[in-house]
Amino acid sequence: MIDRASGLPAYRQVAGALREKINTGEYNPGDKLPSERILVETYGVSRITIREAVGLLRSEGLVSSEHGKGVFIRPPHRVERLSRSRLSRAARAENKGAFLGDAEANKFTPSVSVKITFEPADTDTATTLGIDEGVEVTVRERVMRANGLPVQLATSRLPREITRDTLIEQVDTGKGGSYARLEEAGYPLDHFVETVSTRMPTPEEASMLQLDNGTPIFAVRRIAYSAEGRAVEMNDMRLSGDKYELAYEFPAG
Amino acid sequence: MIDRASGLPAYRQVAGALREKINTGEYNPGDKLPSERILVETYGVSRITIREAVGLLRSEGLVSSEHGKGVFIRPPHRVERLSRSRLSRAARAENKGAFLGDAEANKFTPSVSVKITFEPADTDTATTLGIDEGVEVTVRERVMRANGLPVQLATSRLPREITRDTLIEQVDTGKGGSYARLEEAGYPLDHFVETVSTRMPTPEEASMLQLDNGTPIFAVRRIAYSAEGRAVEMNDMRLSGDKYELAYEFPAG
DNA sequence: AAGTGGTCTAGACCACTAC
DNA sequence: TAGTGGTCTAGACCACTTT
Repeated sequence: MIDRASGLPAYRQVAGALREKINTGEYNPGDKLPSERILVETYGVSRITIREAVGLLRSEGLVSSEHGKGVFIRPPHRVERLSRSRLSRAARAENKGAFLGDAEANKFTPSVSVKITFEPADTDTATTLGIDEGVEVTVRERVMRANGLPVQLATSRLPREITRDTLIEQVDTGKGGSYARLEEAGYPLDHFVETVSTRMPTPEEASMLQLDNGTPIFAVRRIAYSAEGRAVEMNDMRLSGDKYELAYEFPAG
Repeated sequence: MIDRASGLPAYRQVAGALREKINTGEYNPGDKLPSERILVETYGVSRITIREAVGLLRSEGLVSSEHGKGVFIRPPHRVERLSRSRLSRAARAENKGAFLGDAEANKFTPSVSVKITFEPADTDTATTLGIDEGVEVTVRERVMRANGLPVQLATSRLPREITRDTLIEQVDTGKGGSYARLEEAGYPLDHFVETVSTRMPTPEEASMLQLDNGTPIFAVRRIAYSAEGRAVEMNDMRLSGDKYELAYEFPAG
């Protein structure tokens, strides 16, 4: 099976052969690959070479290994589509926040843990919120779970000046969530800006979101602007890349 | 340096030590890591173990190897921000298409190669464009380069019925690009919907976009809707994840 | 107990880059 | 020529899962 004279390294040839069998459907999602010892005999290469081939497929997100059980073909993405129109005032009024709205739209059981702290603004925060460095900021760190599985990390930062004496400083922000409280506090919202980037997770992110190898994450920063044009909240979100798809609609005019 | 009794594998301890030195600034972007042979002596482990540690950092996108030269700390993302308001009619009128608009905004020298074919619609295309399977579709495949470097792959599909006798079937679509031609042909655009997902690239995508290890890609599908609500174009884009950031603005109301 | 993937060793040769 | 990363081997022991 392996052409030693082709110039292509053996492990890439093995990876290519396995990839082919996955793509053509000879192996299907959930199937187990032959064990490493068997692949050694099949392709006539050493075990390390087989492991390198499998490692390549893993880093492509095609397979994932389970210690003591085997290597399995990963199922296609299970995707929750996050449509940004759900942030409309009307949609917000109906529930306790964006994540719970997603839960209703996508039919999963949501749970959220929240940690609230107060910190001086670092450079990035100060620049983004248009305040001075060191000014006190309310920080809401949340872990969102769908059916018990962590799928999203989010950290919101707001100038404390505008959250004092509101439910935003409490774990439960009440019906409509933080955005509703902001509007009541005299900061009617005008628009949001989201910037989306993607990268591989840090080891901490990978463990918190229970990500397989070869799974990138979305890093989304949402900034909420009040009617006066002030940035009143920044929300840094980390989404598991294999569970989410983001949808945006915008006019042509 | 390595604690054999900690239970944590040696290669993870080495990776952790190197990651620490990168994060604390002991190694800076562009710096070369000590050679593998030197790390072998430093940490008292075999070369394979060192290579496993470096491989982990590579898969995290922290470093990249150059054969014969060394392993280098990757510079932070060089980011082009793609703001979707650039698709407004006014912005489009000024240039030949979205990519050339980006070029102007981000000051790089753009080049585009285009391949045009006509194909029967597959299931996905038919569903998305609301036509029957097998109906002829105009396919524009493009490779966009910034300063000679491929940064984006894009494939547009439109029902041929509406592109016949327009510049959309030509390599050069003229001032304002395909969208301007669509509007002239009697399909004024109303809005776009973009869905964004992220994943690791296939080997082909990685080689076309010249991606380092540990670099995910954006897969963006943009659908253009005419004033009558018809999907007139679908555009599947592949963007290098370490070069792009996507920005979307939407109202709170 | 048997099978699986995970870790690790010592050593070899190759391909690429620099001087 | 010397140094670098890339590939590969044969073999060992460990940790986890299943039977």
